[in-house]
Amino acid sequence: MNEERRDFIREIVQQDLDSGRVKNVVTRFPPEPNGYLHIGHAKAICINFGIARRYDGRCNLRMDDTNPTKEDVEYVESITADIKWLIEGWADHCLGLKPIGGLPDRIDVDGREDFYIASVTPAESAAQQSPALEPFFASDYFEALYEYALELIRRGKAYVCDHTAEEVDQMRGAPDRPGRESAYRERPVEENLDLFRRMRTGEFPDGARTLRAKIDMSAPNVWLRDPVLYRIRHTSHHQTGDRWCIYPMYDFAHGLSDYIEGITHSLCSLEFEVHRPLYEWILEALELPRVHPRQREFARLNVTYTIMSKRKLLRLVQEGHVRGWDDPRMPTLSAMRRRGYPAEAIRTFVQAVGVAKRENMVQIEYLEHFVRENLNRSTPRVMAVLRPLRVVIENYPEEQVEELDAVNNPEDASAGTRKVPFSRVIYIEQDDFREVPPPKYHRLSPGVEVRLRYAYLITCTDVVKDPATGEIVEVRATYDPATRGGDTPDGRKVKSTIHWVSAKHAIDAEVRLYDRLFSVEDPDDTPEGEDFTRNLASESLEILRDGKLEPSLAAAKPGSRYQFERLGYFFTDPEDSHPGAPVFNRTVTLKDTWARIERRQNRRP
RNA sequence: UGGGGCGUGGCCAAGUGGUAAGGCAACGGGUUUUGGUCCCGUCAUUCGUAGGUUCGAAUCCUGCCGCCCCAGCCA
Repeated sequence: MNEERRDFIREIVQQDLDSGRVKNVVTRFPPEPNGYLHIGHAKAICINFGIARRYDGRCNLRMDDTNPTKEDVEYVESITADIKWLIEGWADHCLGLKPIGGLPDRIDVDGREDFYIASVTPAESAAQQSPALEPFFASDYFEALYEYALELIRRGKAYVCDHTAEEVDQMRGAPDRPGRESAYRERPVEENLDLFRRMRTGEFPDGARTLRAKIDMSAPNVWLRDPVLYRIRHTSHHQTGDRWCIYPMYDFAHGLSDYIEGITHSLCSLEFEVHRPLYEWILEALELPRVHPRQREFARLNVTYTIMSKRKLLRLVQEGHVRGWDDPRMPTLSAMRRRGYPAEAIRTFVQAVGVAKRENMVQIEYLEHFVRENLNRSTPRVMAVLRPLRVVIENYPEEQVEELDAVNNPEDASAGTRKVPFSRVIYIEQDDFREVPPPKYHRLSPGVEVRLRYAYLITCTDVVKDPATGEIVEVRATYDPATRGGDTPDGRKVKSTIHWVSAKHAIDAEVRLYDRLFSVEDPDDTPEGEDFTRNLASESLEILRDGKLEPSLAAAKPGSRYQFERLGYFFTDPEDSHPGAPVFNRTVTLKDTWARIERRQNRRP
């Protein structure tokens, strides 16, 4: 990866190091396990791991699982796998995990009881043959959090409130109007302690009481108006089962989880900026003895033609608009992986986009640029005809077969060459033949000579049509035996070189052409009363079943990438490919100047 | 009309008082056995706007305008 850019967050981190406020850097990536990770998360991951990497620190992976009604283990598994994939070979040495089942230690800091849990990297664990690792979980801290809550009550900074949700809502006031204080605000400490303990033991039904911070009901920042810290939910949790019926709210759990893990910099997106005073209030109210984490915010990533809302992505899955969370049209990391996007290209893209605080909408073309750039230098070339048109070379001997040399990767000499069989009947792309060529069309048409890549120059002599439909079913041509390999001894030029596959040697494969899922730049921009699904593109997936591929592709391994020359980059689908029957997903097309010319011609004829 | 943020080319984005980096896109040209790659060139007299300070302002000050976030017992 090229030189790292400096941004306002790195500047803050550097200052903290310079001033000695912190001795090392520990960041964290804290997804809620209620959906799959998407390209927007990739930005947060690259920032948090990138900073850990830059300053030789750690980035803890933590499931922010404080709301059992929305979360599921399916998601903790996918999230863990996606992160590992994204950072592999780049920041794996910074990945902070913990031994399975690990809980915070009770430690003593200057005579005060405190909680702390250390991180372990996969490499460290392997070196010590330690038990297997897993991510951190906010739910691992429920006991510690409970004790911190007790301490807050003892300090007179939290109280049990009996108002209903509706009442609390009404009493909160409005942004421009102060709220009213809870009738239970002045409850004695002992009573608060007693009630809170009984909340834990399950004495009260859902919603009956909450634990609230005692701050300021007339604060201009509404998050400081005695926010709820704990709510009652008699619901079993995917990690803690039925052990708890009270669950901490985000604001209470997050800062303290950061603190327990020794996080130095808690980097999140802009919408949490207004929560920052509360984040700091909690740490300060408890007068926690170790270094306090510092929250800083950056603008989240938006990309044209895609949506990032986990709720909406879930709908696409549930309503069957896509085949699942990893459908290659989805903006999820698992979908991009299955589509063939290299993790490194995603990282390069995120880095190029930068880190700032202004709202942004990055064009999808920018992402595609980095995917192409990465694939261009790393991917072997191969010939595949997706929409075959039969060509008979009339003067080529009936039974003859030649093995011709083809370059595997012009960008990488060490990739070597391979043999490609050639014979009298071949397939070319339907797009590469026009009976009546439009202006500037350089490919095959009657009387025109083109080069068959690595083979011979051929000239079209005739067109065979289906008498019933008029459809072109075959092209007749002659070849110049002196041009073997595609060279022209007499130095004559042809305008075009096209790809081909020998008919009798070709293998069949299913090829899936993916396009944008949405037809408009901003899918959320909808008329009154309609939602984003109206902007779903009508043909975002085209499945081709009669593709003819060069025989070397019979050995394509699931998960391998190719450039189908002149068409695009393709990924051998790891799920649906079988030995001898590969399935290819189009990752991204090659840039297509001809398509652009054609579009222009059609626009202003 | 409360609080918190943000406004630099079509899209990202540097710039931190000394006279507007870079990438993508677009456009023009060259090389080319991929209409790919690569290479060259064009693309902001101007930084939301109006004033002010200064020899000098995208950078400092003031007013105005615009956009985003916040009133979940979601995160």
